Amino acid sequence: MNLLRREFFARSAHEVAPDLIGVTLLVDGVGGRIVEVEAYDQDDPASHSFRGQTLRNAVMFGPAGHAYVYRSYGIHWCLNVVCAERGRAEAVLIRALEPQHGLEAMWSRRGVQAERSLCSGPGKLCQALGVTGAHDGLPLDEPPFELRARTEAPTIVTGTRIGLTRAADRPWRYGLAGSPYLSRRF
DNA sequence: ACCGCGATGCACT
DNA sequence: GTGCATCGCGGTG
Repeated sequence: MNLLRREFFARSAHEVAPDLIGVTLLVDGVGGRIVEVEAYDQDDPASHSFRGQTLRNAVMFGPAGHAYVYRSYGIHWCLNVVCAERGRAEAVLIRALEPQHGLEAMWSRRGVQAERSLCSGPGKLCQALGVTGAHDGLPLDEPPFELRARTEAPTIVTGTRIGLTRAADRPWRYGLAGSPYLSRRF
């Protein structure tokens, strides 16, 4: 599956999510391989698209393969990949990655921390990679974004999603087995 | 280890 | 006014 093709993302978020584990995500050359994601679909009370289109979530309604960036708790930014299309607004939340490229930029943006905490959470990851609302709606196959296909098939673990109050029992969290860069252990 | 809380923007009731 | 797809800090076991 060619990551630069829109067809990769024009599938259900439940198919795309595990396929993103191990994929390298860069923003202006800063990033690493994705180790944790969550899927959200339109029949999902926890999804921003559940109640229909608004100004904030408009990007979720397509086209696929673009970044949906929203502000969380008034402070943090969170990065999603838009999936599906044809009115089915789905997305995959990028929750954690393994810092591999541009470590100096990450350190300066995040402040002095343990390396494992540079990108171990959706808000941390956006801060480390410099993702903000200015990236909302931008295609992921063009600069400043870059995606690189994985070279090995990862061992994937699943679990329930983090931090939800609604639909908290759905096992739509995916992670790279054994990675020390997860936001939480599975 | 876990628990509580404050910071802060914005969609929604 | 309330609740959140969060994080970091400070308290207690």
